[in-house]
Amino acid sequence: MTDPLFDGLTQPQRDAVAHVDGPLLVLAGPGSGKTRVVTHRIAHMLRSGVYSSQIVALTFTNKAAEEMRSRVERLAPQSTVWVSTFHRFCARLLRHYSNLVGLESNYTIYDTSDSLQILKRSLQQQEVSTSHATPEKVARAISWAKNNMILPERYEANSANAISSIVRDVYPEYQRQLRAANAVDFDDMLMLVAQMLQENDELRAALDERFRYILVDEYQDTNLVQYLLVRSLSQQFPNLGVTGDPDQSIYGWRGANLSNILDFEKDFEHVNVVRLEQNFRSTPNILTVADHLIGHNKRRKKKSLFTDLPAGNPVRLLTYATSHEEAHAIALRIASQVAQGKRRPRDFAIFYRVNALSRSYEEALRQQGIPYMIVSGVEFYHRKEIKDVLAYAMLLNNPRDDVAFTRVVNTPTRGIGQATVLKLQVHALDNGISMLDAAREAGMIDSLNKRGAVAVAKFVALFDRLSLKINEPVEEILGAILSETGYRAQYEDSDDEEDQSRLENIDELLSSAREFDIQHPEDGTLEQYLEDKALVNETDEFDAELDRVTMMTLHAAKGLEFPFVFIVAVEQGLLPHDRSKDSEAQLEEERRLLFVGITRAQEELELSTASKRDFRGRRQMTVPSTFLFELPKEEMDFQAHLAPPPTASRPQWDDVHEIPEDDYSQIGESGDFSDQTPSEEVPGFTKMLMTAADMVKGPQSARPKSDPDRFHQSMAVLHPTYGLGKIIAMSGEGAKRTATVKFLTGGQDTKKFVLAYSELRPAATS
DNA sequence: CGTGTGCAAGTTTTT
DNA sequence: CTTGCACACG
Repeated sequence: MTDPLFDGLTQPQRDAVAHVDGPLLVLAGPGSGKTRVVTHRIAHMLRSGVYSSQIVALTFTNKAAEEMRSRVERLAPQSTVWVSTFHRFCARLLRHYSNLVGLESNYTIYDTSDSLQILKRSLQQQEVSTSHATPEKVARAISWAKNNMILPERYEANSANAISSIVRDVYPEYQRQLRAANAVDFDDMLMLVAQMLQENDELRAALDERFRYILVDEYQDTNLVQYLLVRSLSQQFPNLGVTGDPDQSIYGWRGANLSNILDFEKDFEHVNVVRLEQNFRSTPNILTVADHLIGHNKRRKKKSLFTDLPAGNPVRLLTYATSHEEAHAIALRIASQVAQGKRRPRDFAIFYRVNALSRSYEEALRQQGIPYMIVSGVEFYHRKEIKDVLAYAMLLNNPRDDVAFTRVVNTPTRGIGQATVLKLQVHALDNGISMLDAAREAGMIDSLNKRGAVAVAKFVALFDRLSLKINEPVEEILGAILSETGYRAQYEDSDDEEDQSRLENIDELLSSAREFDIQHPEDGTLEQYLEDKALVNETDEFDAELDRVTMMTLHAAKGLEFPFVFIVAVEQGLLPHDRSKDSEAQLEEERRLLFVGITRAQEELELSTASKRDFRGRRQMTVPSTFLFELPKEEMDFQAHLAPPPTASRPQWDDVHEIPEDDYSQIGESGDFSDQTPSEEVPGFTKMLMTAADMVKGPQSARPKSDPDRFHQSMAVLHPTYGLGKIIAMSGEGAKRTATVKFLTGGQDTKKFVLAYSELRPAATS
């Protein structure tokens, strides 16, 4: 008989898919078809009579959630299984039960930089000496505490740790200020829900019953709070199915606790343990190398990886004289393969330990005219202009949000300086009110001079005017913000290149808002939009469809696969990283990081080092990573490229041999790319940080200037009756697309037009 | 109050 | 080499 849920699966895979009730631990090696197993299992559970409303699948990333959701949908089209990230799951519970933890349901989610502002303020307030502790370090310590479910009042200082006494003093104040602003940080979302479940057993039991079947992906990356969360929801109904791989745990530094997965069998009774050890991704050559490396870790569950795939080329280890040559050779190698039609740019990936290394590879690729993309980098929603605009929206949604207030009150500059802001802050604190409310009383604050009070009053008036829009579509709200505050104007008047790119980013933000409005015709509230933005990261939008070489950190590479992988700068200090040398545990994590990188490769893998590396503006001698000595050299291809390392004292490999240049010599004559001049006109040549909008649209249309309709935000328009005006906001889609226009003659009044029917037309401006 | 310059520091970063 | 932030000036 054939059964689409089980056909073509291996026996262990079937065992996992067939599991319905009780705890399940799937130890899934890299490339072992884990997602397939999980999705098939969900489909099988549904088929066995489990209601989809009783299932919730939790992931770490939006990307993983998206992937799982779409695959479940394909297998079980009618189902409404809730697939969500941990944070989104908690966000939703928090909205519902906000009053239980001292929040209002319109609470704000602060990202790391927002929370850092609060923390800095708290540090000042408590007058803590921060001589040896940067706010970032304190923030990490607080985050650690929250991840370990240590509430502010329960935190105890450790005398051996200087930071911990600072934390003890400032953590409660930090938390108090967050609550005062009706805001949470990322860690709060999880911690507050866990706390809620802990303190309210009735609620816990109800939710346990509601979510009878819980699935957790990447269980090796869970921290204590996440552990408590899923555990407390698996008491009466211990149908907890987790998948993960201890060898791919690379987020220990963020509080991930390897014990969660290693001790799963102790935590639950009658655990069904399934090992997925067969790899469907990589050649045996690559797999052997990965296996040897990870075998040096002590804290793990032994797995024996194997594959039926045919043998491929040996894994190569190349030593270059300089980092420059390394980059150049990699670029040539890619160019050659592409030129010969063997591979396409998208088949290649370059992984490095730190983002700062990306530059030289980038330059080399550009030189060869190879299209590439850097995943990560400066995140779209963290860019100043985006944060500024969203801060206005956040303040509209939650007027108690002091961080947003502080950010926008003088952006663009309107004569409200630091001193004035500080006075508002003090007044707010003294009276237990928000800064916005303090601003409303500006006239009554004695310390404020007249000029400051007037400026603040004008800002409040501006804010109140914007508030009237709060129930409009999001695009319109943002549009109004951009024009009413003069935010767009400040960049429009500039011919600075950077300002122009800011404008482009703002336009992308508008189109994302427009997309949101279209997708949420009913529930498209500003609150929902802001939650979306807070919980989305643009690397989630990584798009393998684009035909470009991918460059990313090893961390970002998890979960992906590429036919041809380069792992560069495998050198002491970088991999393992300098800061990871304190403990064995950290060293093992670094090793896992390399393991993750290696196991991304499907067919070809090249590890490389350079004897001299240009980094941070200086050239330094390097030492090859100790990890390289843990690889099975008899199965690999060791090649010292060009000059041998100049120092005799450094570690040597027995069988290093020089290779001739001819491997690369034919490149450049006939290459598709070599005769093209890198230029702006050819898409993909320029440095490219992917943004969400780019990813969706593809590189050619990254600039929204080819908007199908002739109208856009802030455009000058002419109307036969009202005369000359300016579009201050737009919303709607297709035939219903409308523009809000402010006319020269109309004062503050605006008029709305449905573009398809109106007599509005673009005014020629020069 | 706003802006410019000098200086120190610089993993990784699912949300 | 970058980038963020502190401080000094106009």
